Parts: sequence; C-alpha cells; structure tokens
Amino acid sequence: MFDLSSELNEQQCQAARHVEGPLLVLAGAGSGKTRVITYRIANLVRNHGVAPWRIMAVTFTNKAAKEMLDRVATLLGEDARCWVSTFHASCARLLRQYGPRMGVDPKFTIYDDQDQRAMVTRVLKELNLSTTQFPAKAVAAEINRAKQVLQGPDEYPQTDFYRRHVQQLYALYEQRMREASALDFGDLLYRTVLSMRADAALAAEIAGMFDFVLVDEFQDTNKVQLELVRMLTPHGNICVVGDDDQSIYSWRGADVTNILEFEKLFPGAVSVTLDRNYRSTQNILSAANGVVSQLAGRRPKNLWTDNAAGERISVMATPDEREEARFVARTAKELAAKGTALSEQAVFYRTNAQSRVLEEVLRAMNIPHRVVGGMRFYERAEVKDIIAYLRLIQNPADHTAFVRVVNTPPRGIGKTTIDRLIELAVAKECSAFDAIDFADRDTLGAAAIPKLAAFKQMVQRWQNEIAEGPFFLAGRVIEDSGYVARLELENTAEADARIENVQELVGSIEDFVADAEEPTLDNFLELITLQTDIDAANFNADQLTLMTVHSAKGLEFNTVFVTGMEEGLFPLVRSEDAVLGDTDAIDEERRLGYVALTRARQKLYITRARERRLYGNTRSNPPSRFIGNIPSDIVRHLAAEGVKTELLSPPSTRRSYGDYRAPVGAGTPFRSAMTPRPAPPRPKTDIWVDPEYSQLPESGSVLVPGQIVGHARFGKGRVVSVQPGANPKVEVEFPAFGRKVLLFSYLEIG
DNA sequence: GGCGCGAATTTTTTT
DNA sequence: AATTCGCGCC
Repeated sequence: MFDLSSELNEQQCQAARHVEGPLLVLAGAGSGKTRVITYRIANLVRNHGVAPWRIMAVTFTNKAAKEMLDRVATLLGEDARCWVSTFHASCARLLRQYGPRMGVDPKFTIYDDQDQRAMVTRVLKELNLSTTQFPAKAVAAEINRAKQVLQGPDEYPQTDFYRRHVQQLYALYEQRMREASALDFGDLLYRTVLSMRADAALAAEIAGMFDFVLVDEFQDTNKVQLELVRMLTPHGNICVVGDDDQSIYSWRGADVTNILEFEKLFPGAVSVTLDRNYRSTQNILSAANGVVSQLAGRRPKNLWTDNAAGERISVMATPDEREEARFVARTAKELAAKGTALSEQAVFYRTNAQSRVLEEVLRAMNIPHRVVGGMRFYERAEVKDIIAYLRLIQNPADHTAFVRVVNTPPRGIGKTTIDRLIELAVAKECSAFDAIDFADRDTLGAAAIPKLAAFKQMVQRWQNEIAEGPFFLAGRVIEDSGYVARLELENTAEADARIENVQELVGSIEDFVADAEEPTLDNFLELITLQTDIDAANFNADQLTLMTVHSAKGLEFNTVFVTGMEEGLFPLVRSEDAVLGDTDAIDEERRLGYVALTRARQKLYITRARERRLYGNTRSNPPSRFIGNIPSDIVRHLAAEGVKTELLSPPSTRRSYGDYRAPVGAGTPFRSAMTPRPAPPRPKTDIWVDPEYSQLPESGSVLVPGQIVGHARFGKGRVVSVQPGANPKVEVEFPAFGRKVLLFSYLEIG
C-alpha cells in the first residue's frame, strides 16, 4: 500500500486520495501542487490498480510536462508511463493519428505565430486589402480569437465593415492553410474539438482511451480547452489544479471563470483548497497576500505558512532606472558573496524593454546573467531558414517555408517570379512548389524557369534521402543550398554569429537524434515547433536570471528582485484603459504582482525608479499601489547608507507610500490613484549613491585591448580593439585562428 | 534584386 | 531611443 498520509498534509492528502468524480484543487502559490498531482497519480496506480497509460495529464508547457513525468517516474518507476503532455502536443498527436477521420492531412506542418502571420500577409495581398487598415498581426489575432471560441469562418460575425473583411480573410486563410497542409497553434485545439463534436463515435473512441484526466494550471485554460476536457471526460473523472489568483493570461483568451465556476461546469465536484505554503517566509507571504487581498470575486483562500517571519521586504527607490539596475546588480553580487548563488536569484520586470539597462549594467559589472525570453533560438531568422528547408522536404506544400527559402540564399528568383508562381499555383489549384512544373514562358520570365526547376530538383534530391534523418538532411541542406557558404562570404561579425547559430541548430539536431526514440524528420519538426524553450538545459549555470513576471510563473528563487514597481509600469496601464477605468485589467496586474512576489523563498527586494526613460521620453511615476498594499511594518525602505535609512521614513510621520493605496472597493475611478504625488521634501540622503559603481564607464568598454577573452569555437584569445555601439564588436586575436571580429555577446569574459 | 530612407511601433506570449 | 518594416528607387 502506498501511504499518502505520511508524505502529505491533510488537504494535500484529501486531494491525492480522491479517485472518482470531478475534483478541483485550488492550490495557492508554493502549496505543493505538483506533489499532490504526482501522489494522486501514484495513488491511482498503486492503490487502485489503474493502468498508468489510462491516465492523461495535461499541462501548458513542455517543461511542466517533463517535470511531472520525472516525478511520477521517481515514485512509480520509469516504466509507469502515463500520457503527460501539453494541450497542443496532445492534440497534434490525435490529429496525426486520426487525421483522415478528422479531415486533416496527417502529415500537416505546424505553423507558429510568425508563419501564421506570413500566411495572413499572403492572403491580404491576394484579396488586395491594405495592410494598414488590416494589419496582419491584428487579423491573425482575430482569427485566433475566433478559433478559441470555436467560430469557423462561417460562424464569424460580420457585424461591421471591418469584420466583414476579416471574415473574408479568415475564409481564404483557412483554404490556403488547408492547401499548404498547415495547422496553426489554434487549429490544433480547434480542429480536434470540432472533429470530436462532429463525430460521436470518434469522440467516444478518443475519450475511451483514458479513465482519468488531470489538468494543471487550469486558471489558464480557454473555452476550447475546456470543451476538449469535457469531451475527454464523459466518465466525470476530471481533476483540475490551479489558482485563480495566478490567472495572468486572460489577454490571450484564458478564461478564469473556468476555474471559478468549476463546480457548475462539472456537477458533483469536490473542491480542496491548499493554502499552506511551504516556499516563502511569513513576511513574503504577508506582502503577497496584501497585494492580492484587494481583489474582488476570488476564491477565498488565505495562504499561510509555518516558516519564520524572515527578513522584511526591502523597498528601494532610486533616482532613475540606471541606478535601479546598479542597486540590483550590487545587491545580487553582495548576496552571492555571502553565499546565495546567483542562480538562486532572479530579477523580474513587467516589460521586456526594461531588461536592457539591467543587462548593460550587469555586463559592465561582469556579473554572469542570462535573459529568459526575448528572441528565442528557434525564432532567429537563420535557424528558421534551415528549418524551413527541412519543412519543405517533409511537406513541399508548406507555403510559408517555400516562400521563405526559395531565394535564400539569393539564387536569382525575385519577387515578381514568386508572385507569378503563386498566381499560377492558385490557378492550377496546387502548391507553389508543384506549380513550378506548370511554369512556361507565358506565365514566368524565361530566366526564372531553370532556376526554379533547379531549386525544385534540389529539394527533391533531399526528399529521396528523407529516411536518413534530420541530422543528415540538415547537413545536406546547409551544404547544397549554399546557405552557410554565403554567410561565410559576408565575413562580418553578424554573419559569423549567424553561422554559429546554424551550427548550434545542427548540434541540437544531433542531440535529438541521440536521445529520441524515433529520430525521424517528422518528429524533430514537431518537437521544435511545439517546444520553444531550449535554454532550460542551461538553468544550472551560476548566473543571475532576468525575466518578465509572466515567464517567472511556476518558478521559485531564494532571492527575488521585482523592479519597476511604479504606477503606470507595474501595474502597467495604457492610457485608454485608465480612462475606461478598466478594473479587469488592473485586477490582472494585481495577480501578476502576486505571482511576482510569491516566487521568492527568503528575500524579496522591490525597486522603483523616480524617473524612468521609456520609449524615448522621461517620465516620473509615483510608486506602485502594490507597494502600498504591503503591510508597512514588514517593509524596510532602503536609501543611502543601508541600515540608517530605516529611520528616514517612519510610517507615522511620512506616509510616503500610503498616499498611493489602491482605491477601496470596485468602481472607484482608476484616475484617483494616479493623482500626482504632492512631492514631499526628501532628504538628500534618500538618494542612494553607490560610490563604487556610479562612475562606471559605459557598457562595452569593460573590455580593453590586451585582455584575454574566451570564445566557444575559437578558445582563448587576446582583445585587439573594441568597437562600441548597440551591438558592440570586438576584434580578437586567437592563437589558432588569427584575428576575428566578433559580437561582444558571444565572448566569455573570465 | 538590392539598398536605403522614412514611418510606424513599442504589454505580457505557456503552444 | 531603437528597432523593424515597407515602399520606392536605382
């Protein structure tokens, strides 16, 4: 017998023990959610004789899926394999398996947002619509939104001029996607649900595969996902886990009511609240509770802990964002010296734009750091190019891939040629790739035809070698297409960096081939489109982590810096929202604030800049209302000279933060919180000056000629000269490779 | 087919 | 401020 009670607290145990019928687990931050899920699975398997493969667990990220799988394996052994994957991956798998019955080509290619936008742009062109009136991005968003509420082109409301055109675009988009054998992310869910709705036998067959279904992060599910979950669980054995206080993706279609009204949606549901936190100090929890307790309409829970009070929350006000960054850098360094590894510390911000100054300062101070998010590896142009070639091999109808590489590197196939070829393809009702065969002198320029034919032959040659696998094919592509040769010719630091990225891609394909059970091209392509986060592997290096609050969800660190805690920035408010008094938007910011604070285990620093430059202009923001929501007795206001500063702002005499307390009760116009601060006279000492780092030279100049630096490919070398700029370049002399001009960011500084 | 200039755009982004 | 994008011209 598998004993739950010795491993779990009472609530956890109650949840893990639950067997049949709907179960809602409201799991506060740090309450041992994953533990409950894995123990519940173990309980089902060990104590109730459920076959692991009849349990389906759905998560949102591959990382979460992997972690769950690992932890189940720890409890039950490697062979106890349940179906753990993301919503999208599950659907992709079903669509491949049941393709013909679902009206989908089982060899479909998955289009990411970029590919989708390219397709929308094409359709816009085809319908001769202006891209200013109908921005591809907005149209794509509209299509995604429609799919999230299960509206096809026919159901799409044509209520006004704009929507009538979007409807046309949507319809043609769907047609072209079908012709390209392509599915966008939204399609994966939408098509699965649609087919199951249309075909009761199929729905029964799929639902019959699982006896128990479990959904993690349920507060982030949207309507299609809910529908899918319902169709998968006619038996009612559905367990969802989530926290409405951490719902931060409503702008992407996530619908909190799914979790708020779970009992209504699944009658007879049992709900368990996990409100004991094992992660954070009492003070950190009190701070987080302060921020979130202002919310109306949340599921009641009061996170508590047995942990010690811990340090007070440090709140630091700096003159500007540069000083803010220096404070963070210096503090992180000090803490590292005292034993908190950099990898145990993280810096959060509301918008990616804020990372820039932080990066500059950290770089100047030689503090190892990594930025999560931003441009992802698989989204880089050169990586997408090579992948587009691979996609074309697998699916020559893939329109976006074709257009992307038919003239990359340049092989004399111009815009006009491509446009005419697409026209021809539309006329012949085939893919652009196949249309090459129909090209004659009447339809295309005489010079273009042999070039296109040669391109087609090249791709077909690769297709004959498809069985050799992705690693072999990637090598072929790089060689035959002349892609890297062309970059080598350019001989610039940027081109070299791109070559390195291509090589890194090849390396990752090699890893895939070594690890995967079935290292086919198809599997590789599916993996990389559905799995975007490759840097997870490097998480162990001793580096300070920088990321947006959104990407921080689900993670925890010993020490957390939450930066830019200013009205307007965090909570981030666009002026239109403020005029409307958009309480929903502010509520979501509040939950975001809650997520940020609850990531910290031991130490929490909140920083704000009195003046900040953003998008070209300087503005001075009052402190975030969230700071005012933290009980003042657990806050330590930092300013000059560390310790003494506590005395600078005793709460009784100077309510400098209290002035910005959020309006009480819903409906209070947001504006009232924005009332300009009456600017209390502030003592000079309130300005924190760091004697050591304030005089730092501008970024890039930390390198001086003669210095020894490292490089992944060329090893150690000596700096010859430095070219400053947005992307600083460094000329380095390598013993074995000679002089190279390299991008600063590719160098390792010892 | 490539280059260059002006204009627009800048919240978050699990897949 | 900075980067990206699209258009127009050579």
